[in-house]
Amino acid sequence: MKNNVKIYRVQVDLTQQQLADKVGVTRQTISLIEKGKYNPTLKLCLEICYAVNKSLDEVFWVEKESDH
Amino acid sequence: MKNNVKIYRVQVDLTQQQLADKVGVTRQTISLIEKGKYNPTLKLCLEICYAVNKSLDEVFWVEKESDH
DNA sequence: ACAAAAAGCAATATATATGTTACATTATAA
DNA sequence: TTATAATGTAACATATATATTGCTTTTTGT
Repeated sequence: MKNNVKIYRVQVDLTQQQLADKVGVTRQTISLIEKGKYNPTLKLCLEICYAVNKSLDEVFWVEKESDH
Repeated sequence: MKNNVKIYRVQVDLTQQQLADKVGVTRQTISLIEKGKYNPTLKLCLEICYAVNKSLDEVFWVEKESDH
């Protein structure tokens, strides 16, 4: 579950803890999402988008993997 | 949790059951998402987008509600 | 109006996103 | 180097997304 959370979080100069506070989750949750180890809920995705001023597509879109 | 799943599902001429099969969940899950009673995971949102040929922003974006 | 398909919905069960706590590792600044 | 902040990560607990089953209601076509 690749995404651009870290890139945009750094762009707006927030630590994981600060972003977590802004969106109402724990730092661990942000860490795991950035590491691609979580499959976040839509609501949390949207909160993160609002916090970094980006769209869902910019932060979370991934192309469909071609079914090999 | 408003979204445009139903609109785009109908556009590509799929029933809830057919969409559910395509994305690998049950019909009930699709129904509840369309009704706005579920907060789906990102992976499922993406699967739905692939199935209806739309982007995350088109199907699931909602503006931040101004904190009144 | 009738039959069939599609969709709504409720109760219970399961899987997993997220929280909590705690500690380890890495980066940053003095 | 040393102290501190930032980040990684693990174990266990909790909340909730999703499954399962079954039945009801609505929609659609004839």
